[in-house]
Amino acid sequence: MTVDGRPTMNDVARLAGVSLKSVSRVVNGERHVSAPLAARVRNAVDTLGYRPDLHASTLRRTDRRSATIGLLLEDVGNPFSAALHRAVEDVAREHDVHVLIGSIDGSPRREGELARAFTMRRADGLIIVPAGPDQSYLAGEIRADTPVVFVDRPGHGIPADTVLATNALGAADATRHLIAHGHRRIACLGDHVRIATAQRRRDGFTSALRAAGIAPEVSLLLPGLHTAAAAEEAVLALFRRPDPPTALFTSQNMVTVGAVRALHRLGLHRRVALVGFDDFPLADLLDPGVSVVAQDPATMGRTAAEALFRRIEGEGGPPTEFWISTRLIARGSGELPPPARGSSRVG
Amino acid sequence: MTVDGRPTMNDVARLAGVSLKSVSRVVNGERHVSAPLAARVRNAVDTLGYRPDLHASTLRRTDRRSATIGLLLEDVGNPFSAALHRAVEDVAREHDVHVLIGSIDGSPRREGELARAFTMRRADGLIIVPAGPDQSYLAGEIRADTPVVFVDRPGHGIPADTVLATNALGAADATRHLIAHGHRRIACLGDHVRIATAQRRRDGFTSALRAAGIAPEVSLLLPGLHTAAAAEEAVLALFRRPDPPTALFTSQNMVTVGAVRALHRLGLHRRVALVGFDDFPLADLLDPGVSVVAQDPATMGRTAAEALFRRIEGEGGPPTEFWISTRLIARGSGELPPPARGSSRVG
DNA sequence: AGGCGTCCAGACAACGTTGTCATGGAGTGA
DNA sequence: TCACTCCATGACAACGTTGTCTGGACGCCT
Repeated sequence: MTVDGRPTMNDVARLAGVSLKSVSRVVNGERHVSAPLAARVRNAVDTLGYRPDLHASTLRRTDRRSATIGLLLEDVGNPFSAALHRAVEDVAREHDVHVLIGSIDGSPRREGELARAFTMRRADGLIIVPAGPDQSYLAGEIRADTPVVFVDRPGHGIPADTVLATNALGAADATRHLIAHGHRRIACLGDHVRIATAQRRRDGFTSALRAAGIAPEVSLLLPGLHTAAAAEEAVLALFRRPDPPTALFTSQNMVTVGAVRALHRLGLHRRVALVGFDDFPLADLLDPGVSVVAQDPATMGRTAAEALFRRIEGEGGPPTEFWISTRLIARGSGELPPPARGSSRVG
Repeated sequence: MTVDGRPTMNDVARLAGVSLKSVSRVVNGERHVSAPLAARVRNAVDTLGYRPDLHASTLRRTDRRSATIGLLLEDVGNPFSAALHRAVEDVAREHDVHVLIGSIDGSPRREGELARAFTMRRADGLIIVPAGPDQSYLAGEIRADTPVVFVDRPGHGIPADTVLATNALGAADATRHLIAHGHRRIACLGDHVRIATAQRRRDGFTSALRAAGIAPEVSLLLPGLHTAAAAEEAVLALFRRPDPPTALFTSQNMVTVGAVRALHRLGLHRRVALVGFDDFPLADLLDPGVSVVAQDPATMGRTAAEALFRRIEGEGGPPTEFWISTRLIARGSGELPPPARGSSRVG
């Protein structure tokens, strides 16, 4: 009958004229409750609009499960993160678990704050796209039996399951594809190399060049591009040079979009070949269609979440690495030939 | 010294040789603590790796705040939801609050389950993109002082702040734009009309037609399209008819993409005019650029979150409606003229 | 009838934390 | 010196729930 605040189990018990514990039994569907008592309790629950307090329950229960996990993404607004998020949510739903989310935005400090905040909320586990160089701050969580899974990038300083795309292989595929179409001067535009994925993709690029007997030119390696705008600017500058490349490999989503935009502005979109790392919506509708090495964020998210739940359910054993393969999708931009120069291909 | 589980305040107190309450005081930065005692406590906190349990704290504190809000979106994977999410997160961060998220996927049942789950986790407030026809199941939360804000679509059955785009006005703008470019046979492709936004946009469309003296033709109103694939199929069928329209108004993101894809397949993308509701990435890079009535999901999310936090902080007063205006962006597809027929426009 | 097991229900403590109150000592002013 | 205030610290209860224990009623077997 109190007006303020939420009704508690005690209120329900009082209204139903039973003990606190009996309400608990009914609410949790325990056995050994008579039908009439259960009915009285359910009635009281309905009339009061009682909602159990999951936190109080978690505090008291021996399993200590909060039925909540934490997901630390790069930026919930970008399509890769959103696809990961969606896959994790789907797996979580199968386990009746809900998800706390935050964007790291490339800041190690923010990463730590989010991990701490979710830990204080007693998340049953964490899935992290690590930004910082060191995740040893999580050692306490591991010790306290809160499992951690890294996804998209490797974590450092603690042992944990990790889900990675085959970044180097995928980048090498893209590069070989361009080489197979006759290109020898290929630029590699990528994110900051302190980001592990960017580094691995660049490694794949240069090793594919070397394998084809082409020496990578430093002036064609353009790192440090994080936004579409920066990439667009970099491509415009690239083609102001005296000896520009005939093909581009863009090692990240936003960079690909910026490069496409620049090529359109320059009117070179049908003359300069392009393969991007990571697929994006509408890539097939552009002119020409943008060839990409597609990652599979949905599989990555699902794999990470499934690994996390196995750990939560007590699976032991050493940390596992899961490699999710990439797939080259030819749509036109990657199959453009280099402009015919003095030399011919005739044997 | 216990190995299993997390260290508690009691463990810290024992190690520091002080009382439980003193640890609480230090951890919460209360005054009236001597420097040496504080130092001893902080030392013990660090060596044990102690993390406060926010749930136990919330349970005991008089303010009862969990520093967590719930966000119920249509689908965290789609760009509109992701942009909303991002804006809400940014505002939440300013308040040191974290966010529980879930996708409703158009299911009223799922909406209720998520609301219940977040309520059981004692979220301080909920932001909801409602899917179901009735939200009166939230009455108990309102009574328990948990504020609710609806965004993108109106809620029903309870009084709550609501953030809406000017759907009818925006749709009318798009329609007038097509009429101004000479079109009289315009098709309207939209989502299920039981979705409030779809209904409002269709109303805007038909009222703009009538205002221009054009009677809306039922055969050109194509509702019930929820995915890009369905929209693509519908457009292909539309142009198999004997007397197809000269322009399309697509009232939703995915529908626009499906329509663009169909027009490309038919080779009609430079001959049939198109204005879409809601902007999407790369719309400017397509051929022709896709003219749209852009919503502003970031402003919608921010407005909703700010309203929610004002309510959480105790602001009273009747529910407010916030209208976020749309903006027509001409990029080419909406400015295509109808094909010249027998009739001429010469006065 | 006696003994035993099963079913139902409640009393009580405990989870990890904070609000309230009590206590003792130091400082202040007359 | 005494009364008073202020500060530092601790003891204890309470938040809403569940695990454990106890006890009574009932049925069944010998």
